[in-house]
Amino acid sequence: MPPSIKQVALQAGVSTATVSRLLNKPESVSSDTAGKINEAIAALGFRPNFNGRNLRAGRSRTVGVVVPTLSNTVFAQCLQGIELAARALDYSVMFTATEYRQEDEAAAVNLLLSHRVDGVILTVADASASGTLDVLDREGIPYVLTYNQPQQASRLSVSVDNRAAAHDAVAHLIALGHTRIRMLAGQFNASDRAIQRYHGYLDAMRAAGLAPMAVIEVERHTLTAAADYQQMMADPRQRPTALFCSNDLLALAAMRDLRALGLRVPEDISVMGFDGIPLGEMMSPVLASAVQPSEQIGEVALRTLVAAIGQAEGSAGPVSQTLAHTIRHGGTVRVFS
Amino acid sequence: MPPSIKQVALQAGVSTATVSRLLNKPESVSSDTAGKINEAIAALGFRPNFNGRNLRAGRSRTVGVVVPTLSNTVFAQCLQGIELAARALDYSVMFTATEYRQEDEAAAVNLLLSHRVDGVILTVADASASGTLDVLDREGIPYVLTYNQPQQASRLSVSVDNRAAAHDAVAHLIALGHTRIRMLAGQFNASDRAIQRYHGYLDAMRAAGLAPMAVIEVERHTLTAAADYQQMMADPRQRPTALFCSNDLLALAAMRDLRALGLRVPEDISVMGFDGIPLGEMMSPVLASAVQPSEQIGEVALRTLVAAIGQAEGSAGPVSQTLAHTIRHGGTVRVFS
DNA sequence: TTGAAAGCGCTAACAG
DNA sequence: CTGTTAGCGCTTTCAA
Repeated sequence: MPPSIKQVALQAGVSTATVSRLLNKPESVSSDTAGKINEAIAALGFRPNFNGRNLRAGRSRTVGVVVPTLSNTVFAQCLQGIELAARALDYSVMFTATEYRQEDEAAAVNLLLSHRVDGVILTVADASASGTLDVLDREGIPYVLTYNQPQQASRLSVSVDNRAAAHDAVAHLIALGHTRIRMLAGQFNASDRAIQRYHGYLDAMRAAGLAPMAVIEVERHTLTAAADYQQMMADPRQRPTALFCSNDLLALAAMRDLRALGLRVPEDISVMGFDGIPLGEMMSPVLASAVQPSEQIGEVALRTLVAAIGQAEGSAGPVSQTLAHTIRHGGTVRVFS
Repeated sequence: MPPSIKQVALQAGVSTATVSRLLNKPESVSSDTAGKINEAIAALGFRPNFNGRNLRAGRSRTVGVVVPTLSNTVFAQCLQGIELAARALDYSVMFTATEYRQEDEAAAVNLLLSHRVDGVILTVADASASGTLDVLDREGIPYVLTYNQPQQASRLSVSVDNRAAAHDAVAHLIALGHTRIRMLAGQFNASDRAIQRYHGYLDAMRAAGLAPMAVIEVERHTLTAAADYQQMMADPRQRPTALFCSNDLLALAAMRDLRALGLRVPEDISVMGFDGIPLGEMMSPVLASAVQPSEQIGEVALRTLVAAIGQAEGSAGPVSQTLAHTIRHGGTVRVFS
């Protein structure tokens, strides 16, 4: 067992209360007792036990983070942003992944709540129908959604405008002369974002007077729909000129599969993604994408959460924060002049 | 404040000790008292407070993780593996990044120790000269290094054999007919792995009777050495046929810069990386690389750590675990027949 | 400026 | 099978 405040007090010849004061309000301790205590602390290698402190204080200066997976760079970057901002504000981060399983969302949050985190940052499958969020609401634990754009105006969230960003991406394809644009999406029931992006796709197609095509939903664990691609490309008149994918990983997987079928990107078919993962910009050709600022999303989410923790029940500041997206042009999209 | 074991006891008409027993050894409680207690728990929405439990028990079932950054997929995957394995063993994960700053390593570990984590998994700049590890040793906190291969035989670690893997990568280039192979590395003082991989490069060159070329050390934050590339390629007789990069991110950045200079990969110059990030396999051409099993490294590290926690001071099992690497062949490397 | 004392939530003896 | 009690490390009144 590491030394406690008690041993420090003993060693320094003061009471535990005084040691505690030095730790928390140094100016309230005379400089010579401070000296003695600091000596004792150094000699013993004392380090305050946050468990004791938290128990007493009823707060932990720790936030919980729940993301679907770290295999998708987007969430890794977001977590990176969270951790960075947390450290700057002297908060610690407890981290969990759900692998897109909704039951794991609940379990993760329960665990975090048992640790008595002061708040939670999470990305859920469906923000509008999430028992997990209801639990958080009921318990009055502050939380901030990332990537999700909840219907309920009461829920704090940080994201891009998924629908608008998808619209802009598809509009970009249309502006470049594409008319037969098909969307490839992750499973709708695992991602409300995918649905919103699909609406953005529909918006853009309709606004241009183009006929939307049937969406292809890709299984999460395989990340492939090779059979669909084959069928899709078989009939020249059915063949889309461009594929708009609901995320970059999907876009990359699709490109790989299409190439395996002997097709060239963008000569035979164009591909556009969503997320704007950094690696997309290092590839050749560059992956066109609707870029969201993931690290910043994490950073803003953390700051919003800490603000919410500070105010307890009181509300202040914007509830649903929409960060700007950009459209990354890239060689994966062919230009019809 | 959420309900405590006390309110549950009151509501159920039993003592707090009995509630605690139900929580920890359910079979030691009669089934009808169990019923009453469970009712009370459900009614109150009780959730045990781990701070109280940890304080009492002197352990937290929480491990700390310190990685350089999540911007490199390798560490994100590793963390993913850690979290997954931790969850399976009912451990929680507290996470920190250092951005490759050594002073942040120490700060991160101090914070984790204040939280009284039961052990730490970390990747440090230099495992052989790390004050941070000395602290851990002194305090007797179990820890496991990932990616680092420490000199000290006493330190638990999980990694590939960096030197051998680099050797194999370079030997692969040589087997394909390359003779003028140059190495590109991250800064040696920020990564002992980079040094080990450099030795592997030297091993392979010497074994083949080839003259090693001067290494190019790339700045971490820019990830580029465009000026060096220009100079390097200027003189046809100085020009390497292949670049071996100490990690995949570097390889990708180099390819981007080389292309910007009007050079083609692999026609004008071949590129091979290290890490085997998943995206390398989705690109076209596929990025050749020495592949390390990052997620597995995390998983094994966590299990090793938990075993070490279990045994306290006693030792058992292998100390330095070397996982198998593989060589991924890829189109970024030209074949001289 | 300092100390004594109480209590945050929980568990582990020890009795019964 | 269950209750009583003490104490983990810390902070915070309240007095001095």
